[in-house]
Amino acid sequence: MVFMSTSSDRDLPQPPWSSLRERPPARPPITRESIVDAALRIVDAEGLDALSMRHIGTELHCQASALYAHVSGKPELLQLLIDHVVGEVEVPDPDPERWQEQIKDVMRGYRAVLIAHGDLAGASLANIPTGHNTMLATDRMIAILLAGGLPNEVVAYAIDVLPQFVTVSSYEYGLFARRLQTDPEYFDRLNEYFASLPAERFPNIHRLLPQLAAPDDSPEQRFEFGLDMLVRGIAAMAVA
Amino acid sequence: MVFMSTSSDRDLPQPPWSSLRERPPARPPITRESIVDAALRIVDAEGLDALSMRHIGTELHCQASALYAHVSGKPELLQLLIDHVVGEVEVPDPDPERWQEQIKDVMRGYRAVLIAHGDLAGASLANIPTGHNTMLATDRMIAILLAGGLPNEVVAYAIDVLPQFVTVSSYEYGLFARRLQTDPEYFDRLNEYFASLPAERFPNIHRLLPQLAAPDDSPEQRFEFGLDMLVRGIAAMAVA
DNA sequence: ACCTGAACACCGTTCAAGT
DNA sequence: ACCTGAACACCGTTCAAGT
Repeated sequence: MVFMSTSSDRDLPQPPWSSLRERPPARPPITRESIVDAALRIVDAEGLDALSMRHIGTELHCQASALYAHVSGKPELLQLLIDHVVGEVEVPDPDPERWQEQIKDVMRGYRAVLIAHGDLAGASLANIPTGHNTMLATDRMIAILLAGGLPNEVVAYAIDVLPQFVTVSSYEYGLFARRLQTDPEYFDRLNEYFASLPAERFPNIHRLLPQLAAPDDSPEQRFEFGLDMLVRGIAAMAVA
Repeated sequence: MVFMSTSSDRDLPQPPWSSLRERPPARPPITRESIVDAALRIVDAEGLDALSMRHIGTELHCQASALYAHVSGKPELLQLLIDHVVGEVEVPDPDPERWQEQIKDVMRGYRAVLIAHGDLAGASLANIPTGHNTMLATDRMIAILLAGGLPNEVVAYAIDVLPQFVTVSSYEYGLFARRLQTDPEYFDRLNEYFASLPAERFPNIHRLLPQLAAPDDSPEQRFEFGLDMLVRGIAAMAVA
């Protein structure tokens, strides 16, 4: 067994009589994982809009059509990407006393892995994710909420509305981060435009100009506020 | 002045010596309005994904490139579409006693005009709308919230988060409506999938199966609930 | 079984040329 | 000033052909 060929043999030089010499240079085989990896690299570097089958093909040194042996199409690929990052979110065992803080932590974790990949969140806006990681995370989230004493209908509502909130927040965050990268003056121009509106016809926008230009809460604070509001609202449904 | 040619002359037959006889059949001139109209027709009939410059071109019997004389590109067109439907939303003069019901009505109206055009809401997810109608509606919304006694920072937050909530709700609604049109068994298959998950590894999903399969609240009820929660949360920020 | 290469039916946008 | 038609640089997906 010790003398069997292993993957580390690739480091060794080929003897001159080897038929491998005639073959094109070995390329790592295409797998679902390598496709997902390449796709995430593209999203990280160039954004969700730049993600195409052809682009992934060049990244993996193969034709775009070769991908269809491993993935049914782009919709499935997007689902795989979302499911991949969901898999990185930790969902703790339920602690009935701390269900609110626990579910918040899960949402914070989901946000973190989404915005770590630019505007990837946009990939889950148009589809209901159904991957294995998503299903497992969902099951464990339900456990936390049921342990908190919430009725079934409230739990069903919560596992829908909470991730949706995280997705939209993260998508917006990712879009703006990318926009600022390529166009640092985007918000400056936006504020200029607001300020240039005639004060007679837009008196209230003018009154709010300072708050519109420089919101005194960070994106994180806004996220925390919205999250808190949602969890409070969900908790309130339980007693009603 | 009475005898000058008017646009109603187009209804009259051309005399046989008219040079117009040689010209190709008159086509209504391309305008920003006709482009927006055609675009909305396409979105209504085939969804936002089917909206392309070329598609609009065939609808208006012109080349896609002809549109660029009236619109800078697709991003601006999407902004025009959103601004058009925002223009149909009524925003009442502020009544300090009724600010919560007033702002809710505005959001209900916005939802109505969005879902009247399928998944059009998706067009405003990736961009901050800045059209004239949007600016006017925003100014009048701010008036309602300021009249309600909310501090400036809270108002700035509210006019961001409320339309965002409406947009996502409407986008989801439109997507599902369209999906059910082309694939009536979509949710049936989704429920089958949930039910087919092994009960040992997904015990909590199984416990929630009835609520996941048949939520006992309609989309409207869910929208109303979320809207109520947001407005309550915003009102609570004022006193804090 | 897995991949290539060509093909099909599309995109948004630009630009010289016509009227 | 407004529109055409060709072109450029892209899309997702299919499929016969190769190995």
